[in-house]
Amino acid sequence: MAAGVTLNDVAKAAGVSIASASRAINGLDNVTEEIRDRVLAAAGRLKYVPHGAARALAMSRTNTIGVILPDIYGEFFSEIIRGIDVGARARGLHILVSGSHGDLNEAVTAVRSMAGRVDGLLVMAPYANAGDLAGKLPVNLPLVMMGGSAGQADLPSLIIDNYGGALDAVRHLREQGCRRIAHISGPENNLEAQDRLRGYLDGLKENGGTQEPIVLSGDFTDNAGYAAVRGLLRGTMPDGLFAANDMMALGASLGLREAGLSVPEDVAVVGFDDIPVTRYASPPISTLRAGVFDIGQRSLELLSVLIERGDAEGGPPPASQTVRPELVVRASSRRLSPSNA
Amino acid sequence: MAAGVTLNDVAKAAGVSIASASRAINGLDNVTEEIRDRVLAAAGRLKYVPHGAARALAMSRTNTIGVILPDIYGEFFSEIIRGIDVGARARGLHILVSGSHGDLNEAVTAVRSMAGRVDGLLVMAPYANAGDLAGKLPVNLPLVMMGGSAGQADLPSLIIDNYGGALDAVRHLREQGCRRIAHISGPENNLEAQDRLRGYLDGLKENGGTQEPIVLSGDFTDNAGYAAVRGLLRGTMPDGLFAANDMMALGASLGLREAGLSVPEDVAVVGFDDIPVTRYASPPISTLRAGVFDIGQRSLELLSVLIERGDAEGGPPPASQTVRPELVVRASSRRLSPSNA
DNA sequence: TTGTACGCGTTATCAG
DNA sequence: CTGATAACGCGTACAA
Repeated sequence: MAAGVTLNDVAKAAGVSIASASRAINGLDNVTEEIRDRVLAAAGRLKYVPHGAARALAMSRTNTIGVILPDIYGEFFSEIIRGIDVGARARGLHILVSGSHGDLNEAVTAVRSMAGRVDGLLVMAPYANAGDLAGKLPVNLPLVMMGGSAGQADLPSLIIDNYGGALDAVRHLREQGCRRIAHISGPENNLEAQDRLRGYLDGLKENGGTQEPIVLSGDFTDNAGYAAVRGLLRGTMPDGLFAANDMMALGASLGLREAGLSVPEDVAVVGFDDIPVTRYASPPISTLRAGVFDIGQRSLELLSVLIERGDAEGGPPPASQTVRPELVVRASSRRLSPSNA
Repeated sequence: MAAGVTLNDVAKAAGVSIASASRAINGLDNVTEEIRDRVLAAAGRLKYVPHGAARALAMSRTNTIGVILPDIYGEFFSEIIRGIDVGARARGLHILVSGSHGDLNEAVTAVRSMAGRVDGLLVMAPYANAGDLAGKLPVNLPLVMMGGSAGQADLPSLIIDNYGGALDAVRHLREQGCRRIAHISGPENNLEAQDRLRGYLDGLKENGGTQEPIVLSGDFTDNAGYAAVRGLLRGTMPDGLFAANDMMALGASLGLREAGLSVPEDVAVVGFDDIPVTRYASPPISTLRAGVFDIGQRSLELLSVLIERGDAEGGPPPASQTVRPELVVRASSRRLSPSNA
């Protein structure tokens, strides 16, 4: 398959050895002008394109980094990829992406299929049993975990302070006068979602708070947020809502409006992640900016350092970094008048 | 770099030949149970992971397809990737993506860097000089163009009828009573944008229409849409607006509302592409559903057929398919009362 | 400067 | 069923 015409063909066509052809093509300086021209001409004529796999095998270098995410599309992951992309471009690296679709086994499969085809790995695997992954990793392959829950495995990672962010969300809602704050949670086996839930629960207890927790289970999709709100309609409505991510906040906000309730007057809403859409929603959604873009970019930087110093998993300190999400207050939770709870 | 432990190490550790080790690992049936077990045990113990590049080189098969898009993030491309992803998953294929950032040269670079590392290519390159690309392609590498303008190169492709879609947009606006319809165009050198512009212009002339065209130049970003509307505020406002894509329609809608104009009563707005956000905007944006997801999925199917039959660019009919976008009417252009132009 | 020959890690062919 | 061994396409010491 691949490119039928090889370096050998070019060399032959140019009447030189394969070694000279290689040198000419790679722009080394120890080649006569004449030969270089002949080779380049032949290459152009034959439409020669170097065979990536062969080159990688010979050089133990692919100039490609592998990225494994739960999904490779959607607002959230798209932003991460963007962060990775700009970093990679600057370093002349290519990207091999793969989605694990929420399944650890698929993540493992993806990792294995990337061995020998990438110089390093960026993986996001917020699964409860993500620790197992470390054991099945190819040795000697630089790797950075993205957004892993604090200190799970001792791999270099970029940690998001989900717990702290959730705490901030609850505090903010209280400051806006909310007395009954509900939470729409993420998937049960998702570590980040778990931390956000913990933050919500602890936030309620702060300053002697006594509100009974109201947890509606969701799965990070807009539909889940919508459904959660619909379910709420039969009972007493909360006056504050903290969703574990923006998509659910969006769906919830839509559901509230359809039910004739106003946001934020009747119910103040806060999401998590700060994906781009939040700006366009009406009202625009308050959220916690985890700096999705930055996470991607910084992970890549971390990884390329590891690659450059020929490091693998061993090495000195895991060099993890923690990111504390920043509260972004928008119309969905900004109340001009005191609460009417 | 890569995975330090090779098949050779495993074979040695298991006390068998490298050939048997290979067979055992690949699950061929001509191996004794005992040997298989020994090999698998050794492999597990040593954390052996096959070297992708080497395997690719030996088998001329990568089980990976390359995808080249103008960008690899954002609502629009994200949807395409999703379409590709589901198709790829079903076939056990991996995805190597690369962004050309609107530059043909980068696209060429990306293509070359993928040779020998993928079994086929899916490329979207809506540039005026995209024809040049065909000349610089590696021979013998199956390729499908996505969304190319009708019949540019004679490569197998999935063509979107941008012209027809634009025509529908204008017709629709007229039916809603619009008499002065403006157009926010896409990047000048973008073929798809050009076709949409043509559709707009011709649409105005249909049925003896005499309206003078009002074209505001944009670049497919929300900011451009916003800016275009701001610029319009000094003069006579149109009562209909057809943006070359949804992001610009979104920005424009935002700008109109900020200026105190109502959508669709004062100005009816129609976008193009039907990206997911359009549903969450207020009002939800009318648009032309190009079936972005489908394009991705169908391209992949087309490509995998080409790959399977060992085809390259030659072969029988280019097997191109054309997709006619479907008008999706939402609140942004639905007028209950006649126009007040 | 140029050419020869070996190695990268796997698969596949062909004797045994 | 098993084990040498020749590809795969390319980079690169090494020798000329």
